[in-house]
Amino acid sequence: MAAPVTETFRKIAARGGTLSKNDWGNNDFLGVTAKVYKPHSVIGRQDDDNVEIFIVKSGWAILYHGLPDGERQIIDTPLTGDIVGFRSVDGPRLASLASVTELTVYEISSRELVEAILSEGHLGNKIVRSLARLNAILAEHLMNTGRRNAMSRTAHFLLELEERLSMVGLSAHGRYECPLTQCDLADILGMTTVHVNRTLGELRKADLVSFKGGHVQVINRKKLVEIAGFDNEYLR
Amino acid sequence: MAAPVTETFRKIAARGGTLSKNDWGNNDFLGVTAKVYKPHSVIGRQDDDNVEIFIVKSGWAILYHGLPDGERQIIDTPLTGDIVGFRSVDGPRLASLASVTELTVYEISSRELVEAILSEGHLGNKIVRSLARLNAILAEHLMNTGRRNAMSRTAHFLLELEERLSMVGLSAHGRYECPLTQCDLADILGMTTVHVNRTLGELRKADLVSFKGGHVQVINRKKLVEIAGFDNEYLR
DNA sequence: CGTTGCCTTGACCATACTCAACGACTGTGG
DNA sequence: CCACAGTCGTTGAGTATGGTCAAGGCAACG
Repeated sequence: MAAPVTETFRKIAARGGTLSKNDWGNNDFLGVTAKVYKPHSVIGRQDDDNVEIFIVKSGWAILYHGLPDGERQIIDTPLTGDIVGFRSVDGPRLASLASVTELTVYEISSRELVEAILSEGHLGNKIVRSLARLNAILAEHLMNTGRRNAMSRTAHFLLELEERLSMVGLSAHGRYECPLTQCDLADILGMTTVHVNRTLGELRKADLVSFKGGHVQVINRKKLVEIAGFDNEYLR
Repeated sequence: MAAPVTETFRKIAARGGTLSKNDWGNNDFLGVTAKVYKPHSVIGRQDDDNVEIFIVKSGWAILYHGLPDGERQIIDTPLTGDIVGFRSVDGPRLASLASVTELTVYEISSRELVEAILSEGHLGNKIVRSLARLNAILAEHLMNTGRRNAMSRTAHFLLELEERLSMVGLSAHGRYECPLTQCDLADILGMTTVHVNRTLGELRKADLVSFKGGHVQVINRKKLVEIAGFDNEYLR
């Protein structure tokens, strides 16, 4: 899931990966340490009952849901500072979480977190906001796949990434690194790999964005924003 | 947005539409009364700054986002007991809320609610769960529009409605009333009205579901679930 | 009765999918 | 150092799913 944890997260990071009781209320000490995963590891599997939530410290991840027929839809691409997996407070996880690059995450057992929320209004508010923000992102993706064509969709997603990355200092001047393959993009945008390829080609030829070798460069932002129908409001 | 408010909501309802301070914490009396809207009224408009949240008491509503080109994507269909609009805690609303039938809602100014959440952990937990549930629903709709064909999508949505309605006692034996037009369905499923029509026709001819005159009847559930790839887990 | 909103159907079309093959690059083992 | 496999990106030809445009039916309502 996707939302900046802002202050809380910064505190965690500053302390080198350990939560103190001050972050979570006055009753419990929750010793949470950062864990590092190799690229393409599965961190939490769909239908697992071992429910936890994750806060991404660094790296790229994908949250996806597999269909019986082997298809896969990527629900979200959690980035630095995003909270993942809150739905799994109870019951099985509904999606799998996997790393794309090397990934560093804080893992927190949900029970502890729920307790923390119950006893700490300030934190509860942060969680609410993070969930609400993910709602907004999901709603926007729904618009994307439901009501926009391949070009607009692709453009929109690349702009979203740029916006989200620049919020955490990983993008500047319309330029960022993106380790997603065209196959990943396809599963995010609800298209086929082949068509993603052609669409990226068109965007490149039209001098709008270039996505090559894991490197994204926005060239003509104004026109790109226009054909994408992009309004960054939903990310705030 | 969509999630049962369970206890809190039931309390509100039982008291005939007024919240007491006991529901929301110990500091404030928040006099909230139920408001009734005619069918096809706009209750909250996209981009408005007058931010409130709504709890549906009865009736059908749609939460939608309009695109500049006049297209519209319906994000959610809030039903009895669902919470709507939490994203708008700050900043403009991202979607419009409109009634489909006569609609009775509790309207709560966000500032008050936020305060309530801050001071009442129990309620915060409910809100978190409701948001998390909407996330799950949105994710499932994303799967729907991204990775399923017209038939599966339509079947899936009709099954979801049945499940959600039966949770609040508005559906039994695979049978329920649905006031949505085929045009509404199109905006939910990301299709055109024409194709929705044909798809419903096929589903009827195949003796799977019938949707006629605002009346839905699931005929062959087993087969329907199969072609929809429906798993109700995400609604719990 | 004419208007309005919704459903239905037909003919045609286009966007995006399928299938298939090949090229570029990387890492690995002989 | 080179052959090989594996992954990813690229391209072409043919197809299908769903969209567009257009017309008509039917019930509700003033």
